Amino acid sequence: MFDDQLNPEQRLAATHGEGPLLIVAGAGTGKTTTLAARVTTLLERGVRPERVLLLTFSRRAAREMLDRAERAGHREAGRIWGGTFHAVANRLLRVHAQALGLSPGFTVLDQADGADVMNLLRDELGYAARTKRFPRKETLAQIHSRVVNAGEKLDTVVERHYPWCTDEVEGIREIFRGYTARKREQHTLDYDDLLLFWKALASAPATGPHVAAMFDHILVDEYQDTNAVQADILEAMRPEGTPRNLTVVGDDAQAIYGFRAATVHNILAFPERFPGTTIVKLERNYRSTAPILDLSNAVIAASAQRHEKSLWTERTGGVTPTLQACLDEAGQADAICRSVLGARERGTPLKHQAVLFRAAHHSDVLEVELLRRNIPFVKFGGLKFLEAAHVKDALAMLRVLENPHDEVAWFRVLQLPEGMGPASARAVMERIGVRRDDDLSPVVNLLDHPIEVPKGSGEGVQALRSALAGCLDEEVTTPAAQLERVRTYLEPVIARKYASAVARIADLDQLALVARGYERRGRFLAELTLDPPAASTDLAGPPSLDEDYLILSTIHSAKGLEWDAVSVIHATDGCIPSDMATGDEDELEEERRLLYVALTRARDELLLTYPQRYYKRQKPRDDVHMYAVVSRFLDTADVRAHLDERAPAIDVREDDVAAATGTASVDGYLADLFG
DNA sequence: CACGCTTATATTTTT
DNA sequence: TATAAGCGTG
Repeated sequence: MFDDQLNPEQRLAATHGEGPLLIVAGAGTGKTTTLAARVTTLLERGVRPERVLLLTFSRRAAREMLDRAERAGHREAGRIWGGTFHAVANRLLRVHAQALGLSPGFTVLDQADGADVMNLLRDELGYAARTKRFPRKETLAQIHSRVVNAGEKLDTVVERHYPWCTDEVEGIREIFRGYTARKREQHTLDYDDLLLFWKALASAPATGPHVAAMFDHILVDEYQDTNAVQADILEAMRPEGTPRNLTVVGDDAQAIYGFRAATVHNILAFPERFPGTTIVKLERNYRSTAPILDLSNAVIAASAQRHEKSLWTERTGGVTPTLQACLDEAGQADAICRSVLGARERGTPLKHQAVLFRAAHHSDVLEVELLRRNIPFVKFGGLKFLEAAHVKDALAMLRVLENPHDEVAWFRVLQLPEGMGPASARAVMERIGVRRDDDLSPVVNLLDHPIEVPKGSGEGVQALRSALAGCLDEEVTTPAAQLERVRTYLEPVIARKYASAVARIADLDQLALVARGYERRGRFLAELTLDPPAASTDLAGPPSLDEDYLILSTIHSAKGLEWDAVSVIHATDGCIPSDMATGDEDELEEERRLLYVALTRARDELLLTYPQRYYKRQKPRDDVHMYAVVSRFLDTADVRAHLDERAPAIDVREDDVAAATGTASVDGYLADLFG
């Protein structure tokens, strides 16, 4: 089917028969096409779709590949098991929960929830009240995740990655022990548990062979960003002595998830771990023009220890990438706007252009400028929506109904009524038996029995009760209907507790919109946690076809994507590499690969910008500023040879003043009126 | 014990 | 830019 569209290496990979296969696929070498073609080939050979497992980094990626297979004439491709390791673990564990001693109705904690559980423990164990500073809950969650995913001892991890916490390691240990116990009591699993229990399921003599036999073929995308536990899972799913039909695709030059304990070792050592591996290298780049590829190659050339490969392209010609120095962030925003609008004039729609940056907040100034100029955009990365307090409030209401032993959810819910604080919430939790292991009784206890609450909070607690009771109504079964009920309850609560209530309540409506796609509450909650909306548009539904918008994205979220024109902003030392990541050589190398990933997203045009001066924005009108220098990864002769360097524009601010007071602002005002 | 106020503090990347 | 911790009041 795909044969005429594939080059010889791609065809080799797509049509490979049995046994382990490693595809080393450089940036832009048609990795997705090849993997989709391989899926298609398998189906054509009669492999049943429900016996194929396709593990990707995001659900978006899985969907894209399965769509391609469907378009190639395989409508049954939708029956393939596709998704992230975590999402697949969730599905498998629901089925096999009992064999592992888990409750099949377990709920999933995201990292923030896990941090909240640790915070409860930190309070209870008395670490919060001490005078000496103790790691914050977010730090605790990070340390925990690193320990689990890397499979390293707590002491080693703290010593190597969190040296400032070494004095507190005993306290951390105590909290971690309590954390594990608490998760079991509550019937909750965190992200790390999902992987660990999958590994346990696949390794246990009783269940392992059964689970491994579910699939004839396993395919894994972005293998360079998997961690030790994930590699163990794959080995357990393809045990020796069985046909080890396992395809992994990756590029060690694009490994950017070391902070999540991903290890390049997985891809480098794959052939040893799976003897008899066939290796296919994809080196022909179809994406970028030669000047862009030359620059990318020059940046990554300085990187040690990687699979030998050299990308080449037939797309000769094209424009040399530009390195634009700007006076300050405002100048940078201006340069980006001009560049974006210029490209659009030349025929590149906004949708085919992207602005990339290291950290989510790096686009703040640019976003304001884009709004001012009426340039529509969508931002990916930065997990804002689910982290907003009011969204958590609404979800916590559903969570206590789904899993009445979920302590963190109760703790949040019980502090919603006026007059209820942490201490009263704890008392009520004790009273209704959140930590007693009997089904549903905590909810029933709250609804049916009189509970002592502080003076003045009686009315609020009663409102909460009727909201929860309303959700148990036989008519109100879908998550959307329950959210509707929750919204009615939360409206006055949000108005009392938070500023900008209107916007926050609008968020709840968006949440309800997502919920409409789900019949069952448990599934809604789990999928929301495992595959959170990546951008605001994910919530608003697909934008209409004629709608055009610029893409803003963190480099991490841009993985695997491509655009005609790409701008990378804040290309300074301090941003790329991040100041936080210059500690050791490995971290620094990861930052270099991050820049490489950003550069290789571009097809035709590439613009790098950096502000020479930026203001430390501690206070709004602070005049304290610092001078920045260009990223060290760009500051070598080898790299500069591939860049067209531009000095800052003389002064953009006169222009800005004219724009703000002249036709632009009037026209913008009118455009706003016309909607 | 809750709540409102002030002040410190840290702010990478994401399943 | 928040959000978390610290402190005084009711």
